[in-house]
Amino acid sequence: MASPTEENYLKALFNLANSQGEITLSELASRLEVSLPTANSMVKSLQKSNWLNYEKYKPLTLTPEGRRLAASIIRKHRLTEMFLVDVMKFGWEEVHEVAEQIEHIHAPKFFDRMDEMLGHPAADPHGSPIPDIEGKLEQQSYVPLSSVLPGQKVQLLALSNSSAEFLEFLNSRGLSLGLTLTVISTERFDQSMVIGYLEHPSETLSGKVCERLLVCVQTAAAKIT
Amino acid sequence: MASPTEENYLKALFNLANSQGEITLSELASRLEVSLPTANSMVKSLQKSNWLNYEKYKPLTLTPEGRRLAASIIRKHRLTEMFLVDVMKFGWEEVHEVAEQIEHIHAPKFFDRMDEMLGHPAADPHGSPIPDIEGKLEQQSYVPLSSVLPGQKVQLLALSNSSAEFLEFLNSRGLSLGLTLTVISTERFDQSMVIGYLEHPSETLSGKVCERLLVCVQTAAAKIT
DNA sequence: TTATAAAGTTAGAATAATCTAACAAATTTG
DNA sequence: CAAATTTGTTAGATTATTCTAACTTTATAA
Ligand SMILES: [Mn+2]
Ligand SMILES: [Mn+2]
Ligand SMILES: [Mn+2]
Ligand SMILES: [Mn+2]
Repeated sequence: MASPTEENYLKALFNLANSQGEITLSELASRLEVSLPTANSMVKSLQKSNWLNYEKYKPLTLTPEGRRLAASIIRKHRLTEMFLVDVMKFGWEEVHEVAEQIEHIHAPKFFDRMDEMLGHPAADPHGSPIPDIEGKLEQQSYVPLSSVLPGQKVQLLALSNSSAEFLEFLNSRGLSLGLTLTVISTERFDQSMVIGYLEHPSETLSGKVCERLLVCVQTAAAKIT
Repeated sequence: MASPTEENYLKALFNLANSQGEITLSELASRLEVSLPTANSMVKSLQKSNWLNYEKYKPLTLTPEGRRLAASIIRKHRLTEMFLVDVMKFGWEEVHEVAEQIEHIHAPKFFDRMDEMLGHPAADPHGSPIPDIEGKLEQQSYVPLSSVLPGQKVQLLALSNSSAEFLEFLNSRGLSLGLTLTVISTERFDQSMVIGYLEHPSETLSGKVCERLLVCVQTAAAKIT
């Protein structure tokens, strides 16, 4: 039985593996905001539980059991966020912190019921995929809006950053997942883009923002409903 | 900031104070299923946080802050149980264990939203009163069914024991809160009673069961709807 | 290829929550 | 009341999670 602390380490390891590939101790430590010795000793104890492969000075890798456990925590996190937004009517910018706690609740039926009530959603409110019960995570093939050429129509489907500040910024511009965006023009100087959608015929978005908006170019993509 | 462990101690102290009056260390220890030295050392640490008055060999009393904090945890527990039953459609016999965990979530808005969605319920699914945000707990004036005389009509409003086994027994007899029960007869020998309600014109309930069913004699009592 | 820097490890300590064994105080009982 | 029992306390140990300080290994760079 993993403690909440161990579960947070496993989640961090899983996410780092999925983005960086190689996991170093210092990445893990800085991700979790703990000292290197703290991460080092936890890494040894995760190894003892057979969730992690560890050899002195070598990169870290999760075992299959570690990966499965991590995915199950991430599943609980994302189902919770979806439940908070869809059922309890929270804003997408206020659910992460609560989910960070609720993901550690041990009650499979509780999360299965959320899943049912939500109709087995494929993604959380920020577009991140929800692992299935087996722990398998659908690989998304979205591209950042910043890579889209003028004239193209795309669908906004996910975010590569979901900080509350960024989400509040998107709220202020009426941007939400599922929207169809038309790229009107791109500014070579600062990578800003002019985008049209709904009642916003020409909204200027900075390069920073466009990098974080993940879109699908094919118009017939799976719709968020 | 209280840890989940501390919160469980405070809850136990609050509940013991409300039923026994005087709280002894051994009651606390046995309620929480920890050893006496464990309870003793936690009691000292709760005192250090100003939640408990403690003097060697004297009975334990919560401070006003301790009482307030305990009530807020109990509020979260009972709101959660109500939410699980009313919104998520769990049976009243399967919610306690989950609530025991969720009560430790720090997210006032999460529980406020539950409260709203439920329409500010006064009691949990087992009829126990939900403390208000101030930490005040409505005193109930129910009597056990075992004290009701034959011929009387009463309304079943709460339970003095809510173990899953007892709740499953009640399910098996079609008994639920809000029902109007008619006491048909009482058996002096073993305190069993014959009760009528709904499609059950004469159901025999043991003395043990009747002691645990809390009822209101006045017919015009607040209804559970 | 040595010197510096970065990354990782070990040692030692602190706090929280728990235990058993031993002892002390308070209460009950004959 | 004195003996026996129950209740409460202390001492000392264990495990989990964290830290700082000191040291070692690996990587980078002149
Ligand atoms: Mn999140
Ligand atoms: Mn977490
Ligand atoms: Mn309960
Ligand atoms: Mn609890």
